[in-house]
Amino acid sequence: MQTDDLSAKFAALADPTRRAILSRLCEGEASVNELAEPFDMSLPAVSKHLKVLEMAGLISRGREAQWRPARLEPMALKGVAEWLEHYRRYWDSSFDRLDAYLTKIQKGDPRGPRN
Amino acid sequence: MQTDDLSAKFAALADPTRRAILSRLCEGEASVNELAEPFDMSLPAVSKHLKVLEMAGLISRGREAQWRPARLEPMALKGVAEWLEHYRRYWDSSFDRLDAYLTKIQKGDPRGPRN
DNA sequence: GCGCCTGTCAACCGATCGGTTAAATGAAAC
DNA sequence: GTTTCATTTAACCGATCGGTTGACAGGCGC
Repeated sequence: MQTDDLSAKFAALADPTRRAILSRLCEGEASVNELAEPFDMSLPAVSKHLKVLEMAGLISRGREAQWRPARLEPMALKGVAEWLEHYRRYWDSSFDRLDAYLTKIQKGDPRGPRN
Repeated sequence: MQTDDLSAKFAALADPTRRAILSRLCEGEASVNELAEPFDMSLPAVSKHLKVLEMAGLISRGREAQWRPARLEPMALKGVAEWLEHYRRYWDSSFDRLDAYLTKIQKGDPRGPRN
């Protein structure tokens, strides 16, 4: 199992079904049955996807009678965005400036992002 | 194999070794041996990681005599950032506002992000 | 040419992944 | 208490993943 928080989040996002579930949860809480409805997939499969998302902290789950509604936990995504932000300057600068930077860099001033 | 572009990128990023390689490449091009040096891992393993990153479009590779230097391809990360950006408003708003939004949403105006 | 250095390919390995079906759990409804 | 609905667990499956070792290929120095 991967204990690394960032890895768990990226891995959770690396599946289109799970991303679709997140997208659906933007409209509000939803039960497992509701979440499963658009997919050609058994309920246990969806349940597993929800567990992956929950383990990654991307969603949380409630308890309402026999329902276990899932809800978006957006702060987890913020962590991912912050990691990405380190690289923004590499694509924000024009291609030419990037090339200049990459070739110039040979002597000192690396200051790359932390992994 | 997963053909989905976004999935390939997230999957590539879901490994700490590969993220460390990307981080290293921020300091400029590097050969496979240079990239492998910090890791307790065989060269073919690193070569495989590079192939995953290349297939995801996150790096590109040159050809200089017997070296195959790898270089960061930051525009690929921009695509990931744009996907994430859809969710920014969910973590940018305060917790209370989010809760209000999620409960209010029951009637209309979903406008969630596209998967 | 020969050897050396760099890198990849091929085959294998155990672990994890994404899915299945069948059975078990929990709470509500009757 | 039995049924019914919502969900999870367990066991299994084939495919992929992340790593290994060993053989192979390309380009340079001598």
